[in-house]
Amino acid sequence: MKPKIEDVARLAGVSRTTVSRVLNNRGYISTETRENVHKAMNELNYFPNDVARSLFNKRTNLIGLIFPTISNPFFGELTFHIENICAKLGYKVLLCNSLNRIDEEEKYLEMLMRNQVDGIIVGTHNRGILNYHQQNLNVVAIDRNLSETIPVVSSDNYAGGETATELLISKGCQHIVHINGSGELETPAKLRRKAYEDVMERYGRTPITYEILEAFDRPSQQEVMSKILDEQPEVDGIFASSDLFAAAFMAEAKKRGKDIPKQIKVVGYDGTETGQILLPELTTIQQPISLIAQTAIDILLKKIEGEVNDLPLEIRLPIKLLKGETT
Amino acid sequence: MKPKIEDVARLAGVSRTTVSRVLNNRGYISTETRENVHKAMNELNYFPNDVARSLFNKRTNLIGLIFPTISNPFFGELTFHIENICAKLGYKVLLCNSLNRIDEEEKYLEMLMRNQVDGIIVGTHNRGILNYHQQNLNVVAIDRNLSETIPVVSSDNYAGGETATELLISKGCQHIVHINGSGELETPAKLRRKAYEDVMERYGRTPITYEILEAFDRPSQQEVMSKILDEQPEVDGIFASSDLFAAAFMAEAKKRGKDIPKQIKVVGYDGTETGQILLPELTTIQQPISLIAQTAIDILLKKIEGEVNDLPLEIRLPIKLLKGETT
DNA sequence: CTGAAAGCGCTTACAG
DNA sequence: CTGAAAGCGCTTACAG
Repeated sequence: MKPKIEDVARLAGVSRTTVSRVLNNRGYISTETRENVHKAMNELNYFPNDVARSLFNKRTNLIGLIFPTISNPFFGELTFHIENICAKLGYKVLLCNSLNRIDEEEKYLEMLMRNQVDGIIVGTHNRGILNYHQQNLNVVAIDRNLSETIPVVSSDNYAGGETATELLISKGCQHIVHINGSGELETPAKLRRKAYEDVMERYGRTPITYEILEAFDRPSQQEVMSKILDEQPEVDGIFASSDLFAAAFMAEAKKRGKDIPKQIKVVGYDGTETGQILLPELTTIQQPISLIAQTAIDILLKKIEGEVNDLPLEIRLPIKLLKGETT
Repeated sequence: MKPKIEDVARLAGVSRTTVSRVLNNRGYISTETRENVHKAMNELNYFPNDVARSLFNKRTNLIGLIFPTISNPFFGELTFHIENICAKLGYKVLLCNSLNRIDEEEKYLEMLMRNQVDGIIVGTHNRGILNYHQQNLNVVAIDRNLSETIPVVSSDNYAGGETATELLISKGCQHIVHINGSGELETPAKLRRKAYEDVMERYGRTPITYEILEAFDRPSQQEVMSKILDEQPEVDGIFASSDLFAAAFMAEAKKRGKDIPKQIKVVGYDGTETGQILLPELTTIQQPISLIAQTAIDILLKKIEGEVNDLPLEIRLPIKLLKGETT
């Protein structure tokens, strides 16, 4: 069996209390005892049991992550950065992919609570659920408005939408269509759409938005792209609210012999590392992914440490236009 | 404070034992008591503390994942599937991105042990480390030979390399170059290279392989691609051991005005969902990612359940050629 | 500088 | 069908 503190104590000829103290570097301990204890720990190849520690400390150093799917490069890279930063700070990451299904999110949330996570970072919607349990739960949202009291970290979606739309207009596009996710989700990403609409109206254009309801289902995605090309034969500009949408549209357009950027110009959103490698020619609005991760963790840790004062409720981080060959 | 079992017991007018029993559905309990207990739990919004449970049960239902980086779509999608399957089976996933740094892996491994994970799925190398602690650790590797006793699940890398190389030859390529990761890693992916070399020799060609040492550093990646084009001016076929490598090469080739596939044909490896969306024109060898995830978990769970008999030590899952426009 | 005792929230033999 | 007691592996006041 795994050695426990008692085994170490016996071998070192001291009490469990003493072993615990050298383990935690707490209280005074003679150098000799300390050395003996360390020797015993090495000999037994002892590792403390963090489950037992957590039970006593009421602290797990566990952060729960609930995202729609880590398969999506944006969430994949976000999760990567979050995990990396957490690891440096001594936190561990429990991963959940809800696929935006409400019932799954509820289950995951309960699971995380049972596991006594110190905090949760959420990238899915479902306003209701969290409120209920919110009691002593430390939560930070990324790009999702969960409730009035939960801080939200996101890229400056409005500026992103504005930049994208203005770029297309400045390039001479006359018939610009926007592709967005489901309008039912209460997300700041709605601001991308709002900005698009505002800019369009400012220029006297009629905004046209297509929604992709099943963002993670490729066939239904293609269907929408195909529909756009059918219904908007004059389309010469696309602002897609994700690079994956942009790519899906481009594939469909190419199938129909459309030349990008000559006939249709395309701007995406996200600007992930993976996107940059696989589709470097795409013009896109880049989100500061690692900064989003860092910011979310900063706020979450403050909440965990009980610094509840003047925590910002909404943080918008700057986006960056990456000019490619699709515009 | 969070309610505990004692609070429920008091409210329901029974003992903690009884509450625990209805919680775990163990032993006989009168319907009446059961209902009372449930009522009390609802009233208090009680959730059992899994940390305490784990301590007693010596079972955490936690699976540790150590991968180089979840940013890479292959590992991202693999992790997604693993997490999904685990969730259905009542397991939770603790995520670690080692970036292939040995010291990080060692730290992560210790962290996972301290947290009493029931098992670990590893997608990084570093043979030595695991052996040492291997004692009561349940480990399954994905695409990495960690030691003689740790089962390895991977795609049929040899068949993949063979298929890719033969395709390029059948398309008339005369000067085929292979791009692989670091040759220092003890991975079954070496078989992709071996297959390439075998096929080349079978056809009387000289195999030429370039290695990318820093797989996660874009500039150094581009450097190698540039070097290939400099040193192999006659190259007309590329077999890259990942889609990201393939894309990086294609970008560099396009910069130099090379036409793909007319002047150079390219075959990648992985065939991730993300890759299919962002770079659908790439011909590639698709790994059965969700099957790899399922298989790894099957084996891991058997190990966890103590079924040590006749566990396969090496499983090769079938690959699939996805024909695109780059060949 | 060190140890005995109590307790973190749960579960499970053992009695009744 | 139900409860009192012991224990999972650790930590921390409290004594000495």
